[in-house]
Amino acid sequence: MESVIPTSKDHNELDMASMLRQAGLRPTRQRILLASLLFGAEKCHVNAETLASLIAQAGEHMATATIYNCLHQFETAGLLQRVPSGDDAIMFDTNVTHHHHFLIADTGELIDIPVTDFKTELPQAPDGYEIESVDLVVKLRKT
Amino acid sequence: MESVIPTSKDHNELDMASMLRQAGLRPTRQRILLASLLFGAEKCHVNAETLASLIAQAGEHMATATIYNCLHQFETAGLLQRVPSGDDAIMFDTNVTHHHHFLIADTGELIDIPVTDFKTELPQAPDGYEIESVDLVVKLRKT
DNA sequence: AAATCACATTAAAATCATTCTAATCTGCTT
DNA sequence: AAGCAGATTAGAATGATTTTAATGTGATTT
Repeated sequence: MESVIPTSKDHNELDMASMLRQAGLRPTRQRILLASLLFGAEKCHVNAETLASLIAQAGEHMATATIYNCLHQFETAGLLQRVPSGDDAIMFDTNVTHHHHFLIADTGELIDIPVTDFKTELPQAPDGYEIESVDLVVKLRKT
Repeated sequence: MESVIPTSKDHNELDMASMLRQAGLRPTRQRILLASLLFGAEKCHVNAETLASLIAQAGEHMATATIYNCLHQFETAGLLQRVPSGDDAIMFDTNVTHHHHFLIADTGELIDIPVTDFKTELPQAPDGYEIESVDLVVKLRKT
């Protein structure tokens, strides 16, 4: 006999499904899994490879193309933000508030900097243009 | 009979050769050509592909690997700076002074911003680290 | 609950920038 | 002119991402 009491896993999946629906994305099995990995814990900076190994760890499987598709869809939906990385792989950030990054030079690791930690007086956009986003990366090396 | 009066081309090559020598790089034919293309005019933002077509336009030829090698050597020597680009190709800047960039969202075009155009109050580096560089990219879209 | 349709997922091949390899060449010093 | 370290080369290899074309699956309609 099957229980009708939702498990915490079920609960999480429902959360993710409604989050996806709200974002205008059909809550497929794959997108729910990715959403759980991304938004369940407080993972911050991921790329396709990171996710692939999280999926493998979870004993699941997903086509590479699907991982890329979903990352881009999540970005378009505003659930993820692309971060400027010195790395060759595209990095995404689950923190979609306005903030900046420390980049550890030798490891490629990223650390969020709240915008409140410093002030920036922006230059004026040239005629005919408006500012879409501002990215500041402070590269660090070990002392 | 051959003239001993240096042509402007010869002159330019001598300039480039001594610039390279000063930077600790052997002034080979290829590096001199690249240096002329990069530092002769006021080209600012280039990548390997840009250079390949400039070379082709000049009726010359150079192995792809050489272009990449030279770009990296020029960077290490401080003749070029890498710029953070939203693009997938590595971009270099012949302006090696401290400055930032406008990035035109749809074309990928970069425009220099002098550091004097705004003030930034930097966050403190975490313990054990020091700031190596600061890159600010202001992404623009057409109004 | 079966049919349907648009949209998702898939494995595999393709692409693109970049790097590697191993052979050949070339500035520079002797 | 010889020799050597370092540079260049074509082509193969790499690695991240995208494309392709076929199959699968949510959601809606019947």
